[in-house]
Amino acid sequence: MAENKGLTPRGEDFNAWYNDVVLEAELADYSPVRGSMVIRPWGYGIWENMQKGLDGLFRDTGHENAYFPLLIPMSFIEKEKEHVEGFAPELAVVTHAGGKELEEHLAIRPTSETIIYHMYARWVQSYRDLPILMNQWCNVMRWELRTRLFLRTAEFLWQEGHTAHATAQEAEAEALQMLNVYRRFMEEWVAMPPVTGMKSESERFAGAVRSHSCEALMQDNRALQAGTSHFLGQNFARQFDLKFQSEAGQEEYAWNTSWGVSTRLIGGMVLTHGDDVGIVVPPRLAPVQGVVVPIWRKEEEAVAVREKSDEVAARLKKTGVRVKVDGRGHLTPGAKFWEWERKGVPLRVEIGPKDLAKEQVVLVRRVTSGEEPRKEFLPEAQAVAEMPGRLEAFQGALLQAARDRREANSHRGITDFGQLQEIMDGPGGFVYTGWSGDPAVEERVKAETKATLRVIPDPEFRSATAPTRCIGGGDAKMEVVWAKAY
RNA sequence: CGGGGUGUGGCGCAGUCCGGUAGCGCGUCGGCUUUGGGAGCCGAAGGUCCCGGGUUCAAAUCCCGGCGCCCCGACCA
Repeated sequence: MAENKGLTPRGEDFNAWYNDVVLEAELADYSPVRGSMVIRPWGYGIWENMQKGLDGLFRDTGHENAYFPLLIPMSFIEKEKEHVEGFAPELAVVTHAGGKELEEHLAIRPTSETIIYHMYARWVQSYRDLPILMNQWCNVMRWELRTRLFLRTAEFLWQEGHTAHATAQEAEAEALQMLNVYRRFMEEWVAMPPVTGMKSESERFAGAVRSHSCEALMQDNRALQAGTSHFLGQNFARQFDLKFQSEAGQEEYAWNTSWGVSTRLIGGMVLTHGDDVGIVVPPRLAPVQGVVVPIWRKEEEAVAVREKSDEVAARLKKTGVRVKVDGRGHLTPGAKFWEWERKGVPLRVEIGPKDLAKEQVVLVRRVTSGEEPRKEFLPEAQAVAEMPGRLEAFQGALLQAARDRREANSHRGITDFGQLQEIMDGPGGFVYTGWSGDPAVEERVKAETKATLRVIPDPEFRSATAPTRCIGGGDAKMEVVWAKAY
C-alpha cells in the first residue's frame, strides 16, 4: 500500500499520529472551548453502535435506563469526604443564573453518585424495593488541565450504572458482573482485550471501597483504563440516608455499586487498531461495514454500474450488512478508496464495467491477517453471501491481533527493579511483578520509572507461578501489573 | 500551573531577520475533458495577516501588553 498523505506516521511521532488520524478520519474536531470537542457523525455513529451493544448487555443483566439532572447541589458533592476531595480540583460550578448569584452553587456533574443515591433514598423503604439496577447515558464534566481528543476531554459522554442492594455480597457480585460485561464488550465489539482486576488504594475511585478496572494495552505500549466498576460499600448510603427495613425488621443501609465506560473507548479503538493509513473500525462498531464504489469511464457505463452497485447494496442490506454506495461523481475511485480506508471501513466492494461483464465484484479488506489476500475477484453472488461471515472473521482477526500484541508486550516474572526500569525506559508494556502492598513501592516506581500500578490482575491473567518477591524488596503478597498510563 | 512551539483565504505553509502592491500548494465554485489507488486544463471566488496599543510617510514585518491553540512535564474516565 502506498504511503498516506497528511498523516504523521506512527513511527515518527505517535501522539501526532493520533491527533492527525482522529481529525482526518472525521471522528471529532476541536471546539472553541478548550478541552471540549465536537464528535462528528462518523465518530458519533461509532459511539451509537457502542451504546447499542452495551445497552443490550445492560438489559440482559436486568438494568433499566433513567436520566438524572446535569446540575448537582454543591452540598451533595461535599457530603462524602473522599468523594469531594477526589473531585474538587476538576469541578465546574455554576455560580450565577437568571442574572444573579445563586444562593447554593450548582456543580456540573463530574459523576452522579450523590444525586442518584439522594433519589434512591426517597424510593427505598423496604428490602422489597431492592435491588435498584439503573443506568444512565449522559455527559459529564471534569475540568482537566491537559486534554486529548476522546482520551481526556473536559466534557465527555459515558454511561454510569448505579445500583443499590440489600447485602454486601450481592453488591460485590454486581460490581464483578459489570466488570465482566465490560470485558466482554471490549473483546467482542471493540476487539480490544483488557486485563481485568482490582485497583490499588491509590488508584481507587474517590468514595469507593474497591475499584475494579479493565486495562487495555495500546500500540505505543501504554495502558488505557477503559472501564471501571466500583463496590461502594455503604459509604454513600450513609451520607445520603439510603436505608431500608430488612426482612428481619431491622433498619439497614443499602450497599451500592457504580460502573462506567465513556467515549474514551473510541480513543482506545483508534490506539488499538489504527495504522499509518488511518483508523480501523471493528465491523460490529462500524457505521458502514462495507462501502460499494462504482467505477465507470463513459456515461453509458455509469448507468449500468450504478444500477448494479445499488442492487448489490440492497442485497447486502438484506443479509444484515451496513452498506453504503459511494456514487459521488466528482471524485475518482482512488480518492474514495483512500477516504474510506482512512475512516476504517472494514470491507470495500468495487464494481466496474469489467466486473459487470464477468458477473463479479472486487472485494478488498481494510487489513489482512496471515495469508489473506487484500484484494479478491469473486462472483457477485458469492461475495454477497460471504460478506457477513467475512465481517465476523475480520472482527475475530482484529481481536486476535490485539491479544497477540498485548501478550508479546507483557513481561512476566520480573523481580528486579532495574529490569522494570529498563523495560519502562525502553519498549514499555505490561510488567508483571510481585508487590508487598506497600504504597511506598508504588511511589518509588512512579518516581523512577513513570509507570503506575495499573491493576492487581484477576486469577486468569496471573502468571503460572506466583511471584514471591516484591519489586521493591521483601516478600510479595500479590502479583501486580505496571505500565505507563494514558 | 511551569517549559517549548505556533498564530497569515476553509486546510497546510512562505513572507517577518533587513518595514514599501499579501503570495504558494491543496481544497472550494463554474466550464470542458475525465474516473480500475489521492484526475487534467481553463476561468473564478475567497484575507480585520490572533487582539489591543505604540514607533513610522508607510507595519504581516519593529517595540510593549494581552489572548488562543498545539506539544512536553506535575494531577486525572
